[in-house]
Amino acid sequence: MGNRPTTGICAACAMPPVCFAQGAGEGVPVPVERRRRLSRGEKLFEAATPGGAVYAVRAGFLKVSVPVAGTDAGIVRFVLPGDAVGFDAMRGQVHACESQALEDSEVCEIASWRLETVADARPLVAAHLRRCIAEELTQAHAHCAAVASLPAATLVARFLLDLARRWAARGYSERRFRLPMGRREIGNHLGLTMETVSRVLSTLQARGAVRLERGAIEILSPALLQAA
Amino acid sequence: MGNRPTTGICAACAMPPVCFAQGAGEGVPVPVERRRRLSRGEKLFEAATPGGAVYAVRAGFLKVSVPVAGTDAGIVRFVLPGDAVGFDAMRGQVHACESQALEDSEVCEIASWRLETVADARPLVAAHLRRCIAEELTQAHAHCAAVASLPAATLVARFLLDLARRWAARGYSERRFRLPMGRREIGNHLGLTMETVSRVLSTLQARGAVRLERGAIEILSPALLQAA
DNA sequence: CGCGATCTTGAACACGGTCAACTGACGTGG
DNA sequence: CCACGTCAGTTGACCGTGTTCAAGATCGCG
Repeated sequence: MGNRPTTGICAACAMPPVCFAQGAGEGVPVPVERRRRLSRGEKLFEAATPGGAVYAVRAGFLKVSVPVAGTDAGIVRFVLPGDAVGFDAMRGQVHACESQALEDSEVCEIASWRLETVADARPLVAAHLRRCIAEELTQAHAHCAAVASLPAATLVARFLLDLARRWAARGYSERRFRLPMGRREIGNHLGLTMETVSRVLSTLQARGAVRLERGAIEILSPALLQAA
Repeated sequence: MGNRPTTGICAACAMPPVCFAQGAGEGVPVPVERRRRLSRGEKLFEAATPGGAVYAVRAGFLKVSVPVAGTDAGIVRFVLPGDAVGFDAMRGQVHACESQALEDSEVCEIASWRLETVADARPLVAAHLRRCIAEELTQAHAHCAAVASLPAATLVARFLLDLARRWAARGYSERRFRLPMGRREIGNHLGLTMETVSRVLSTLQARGAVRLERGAIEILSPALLQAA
């Protein structure tokens, strides 16, 4: 991992400015501590455990959820290859949320104290981190506002369009992609129940907006989804 | 503003590590560009206008909202004296949300390019910024999860307890405090309507948990609120 | 092949939304 | 100083979206 890659897995990752910062290695530790493989269902990290790290996802699919007192965990976000998870640990070396693999995944782990060290020595890295966290903050705000105000059908439709956009940004098909999370998890993410999600999806299929497959979906008419 | 204050308004502010960073002023610009006074109802900044700044609130009360397509704006957060607003601009010198004063307010404005400059020169400032943004991200996640899963009564009760906690952290009474926002705005923040908020508050008052005043509230029994 | 988990679909219900009337506080102008 | 208009808040009645409960359907997997 000496030079900046122009192709390959790292090309689509959010962290190259960290891993390939100019002069990294001269007195500054190489940021990536190790790679980690996760099987489906395995936890990447849990809330309130000390330490904390930022993870760049190389492959797979994860969910991030916060434990809400009294209820089962609220899913805050789904994580695709190329995304980074765990920035909430940069608030005191402890994660406030937890993350679990929805399918077999592989991540690069960067312990947050290492990341801090690199950032302290490289203003460009620090600036990149700020951008990443601020970006995620903006997403979270938008998601809050949507969940609080839009009806179920709109939420599900926008959720699908958002996934499509994110896959497209990575060079994959925006028409047909996997849905590794269950209906219950989609519902949890959108403030709905499993049943409502299922019904909305069925309706969308009946209208010819999507085609449902096992653990996947094909978007037939983005326009119809947009209109929902 | 040369030395770090131990008392006064700046003592409760989130930004002293920025304003009073060691050696600030030696080739690095003084971060605070200017103070700004806002009258009730005035906008502090609007979404999508280029430039962007972070504001430390010295006095007053503001709301932060994101424009949701098709709907009126979704209120993401209320801002108390000592809080900072505008971190979302550190994602590309443009605000994704807007902020408006709910009562006459006064803020310190730090243009985001200046803040970047100071952060680049002072690792401690950069680290402090990361903490602030990550903290806000964590709050946003928790709020999302709550709004998506908890019933109306619980949301309102927790909202009041949260405000009480934040006032207490600033040395003010956690029993009795002002509510400068309208019922509609509370509802917007929690994904409810004005009427539902009003009903829940009335019920809480009938149960002896709170006492409603004009533009203020007194918490009589935190335990009853917690139980809601 | 049969068990279990996930998903779908239906029917009844409830929480919160919508619509509407009323109240009270405040500010303005006669 | 009071009459009036406005606006925020309260309260009631009704309604609709989404939840709950329950019964099948479908598929993966041992």
